[in-house]
Amino acid sequence: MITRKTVTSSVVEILREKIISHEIEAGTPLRQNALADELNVSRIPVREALLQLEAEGLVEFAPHRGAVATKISVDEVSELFGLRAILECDVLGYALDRITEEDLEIAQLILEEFDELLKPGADRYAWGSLNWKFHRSLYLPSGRKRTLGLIRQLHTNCDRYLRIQIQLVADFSRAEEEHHELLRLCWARDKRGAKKLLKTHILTTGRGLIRAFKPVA
Amino acid sequence: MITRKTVTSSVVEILREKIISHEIEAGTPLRQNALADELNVSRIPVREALLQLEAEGLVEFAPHRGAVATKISVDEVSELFGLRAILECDVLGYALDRITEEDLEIAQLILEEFDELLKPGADRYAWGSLNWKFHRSLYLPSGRKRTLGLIRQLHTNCDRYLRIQIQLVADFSRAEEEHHELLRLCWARDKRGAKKLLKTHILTTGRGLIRAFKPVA
DNA sequence: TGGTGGAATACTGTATACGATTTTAGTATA
DNA sequence: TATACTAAAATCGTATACAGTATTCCACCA
Repeated sequence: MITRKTVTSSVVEILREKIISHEIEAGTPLRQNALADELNVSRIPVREALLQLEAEGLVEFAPHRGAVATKISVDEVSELFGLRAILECDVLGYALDRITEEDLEIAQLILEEFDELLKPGADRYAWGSLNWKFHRSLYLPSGRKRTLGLIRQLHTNCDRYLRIQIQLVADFSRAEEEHHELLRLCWARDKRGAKKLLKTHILTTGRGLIRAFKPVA
Repeated sequence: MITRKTVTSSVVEILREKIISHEIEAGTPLRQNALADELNVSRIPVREALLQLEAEGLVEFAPHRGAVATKISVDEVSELFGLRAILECDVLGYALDRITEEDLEIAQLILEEFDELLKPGADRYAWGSLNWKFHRSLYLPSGRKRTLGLIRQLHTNCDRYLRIQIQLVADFSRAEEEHHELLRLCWARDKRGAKKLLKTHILTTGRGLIRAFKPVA
């Protein structure tokens, strides 16, 4: 099946990536004309893209004053990770009631892709999307799509701040180990153990980020 | 301060109300031309409004096929109330650490407005927004704006399904009592008690709705 | 010098217009 | 009758154009 791409959706992807990667810095006003010219499109799809990004929390609108890439405080980062911990543990509980062997094997495959990233020279920026892919694969069997939608947004936002400090290799490899352990607990259908590990996994990642972040802020 | 209203924001409000009130039924295709003509605006603000409503979960877009008012299943309703229970209890915990007497007095005033609604002849449709106002007033001191944003969305969606059955007067008055009790526990800064009550408050409301909903679905 | 008013500028918000895609209806064919 | 194809209509997506609002800059005055 071919997926018809609208201009708007392309613009969303481009701008999202630019904001997450800090090519567009937090606080930068996003001029519709400038973006439209740069991307060779009209302002309409740019506006619509900005609206979607506002819903994702990456951009803020002020009437007649335009959009600005959101600034985020240390408090907010910790709030985001706190929310992730709560929602992801909850959804994991439901998922473990229904997860199949095939589901677990898919998760396993994603983890193997992950291992590639730890090798030197790998594109470390792929980490965020792969991380989301892995987590999602464990939550998907829950069938709770509203929750998944919220978690997806939270990941997007967390990603953005994870990329502030690219030298978190140590954290990456620790996260990797935790992923393997988490998957093992899922195979064992150990709901309590898996939830507990997931909670600390998310919260320690968050704390690591905040530590790296504090000196800057 | 005067708030400059854009056409788009007005359209958002109108359509949101129409969807929540079921004047626009779930599953209805939302034709941009028809809406634009009806509201005497061009299609641009209509499109932008629909995009925002999509972010709120009231509408679904399919490329080149337009927007449809989302249909929701019983499972999803219960998911929504489950999410509310988790997130609102969490945020209430943080709020109680910081809530002031003034905050509590504001909540008290809202509850008094509430009492008016139980009198016969009152506009029962105001229930949803007032309910949100009350809950929000208790959560606001937490300062967790991301969480509040998510909860706000959940309330909007729950409201929509609360209005399916308008004859929930019995539930309304029970909810009223629970609100008073909740506020009392907040005055006492009884975090554990307040969280526990809030959880059952939300979940029983959800279950009541689902009971009234089941025969239809 | 510091502050106020107002025109010029820049930018956003919305309408209109056009091109692309999907849906519908009708016709031909097996 | 059922299916496949085609043309027309309906609808969406995007470009262009215009209108309205915010910002900037400079002249003027205390």
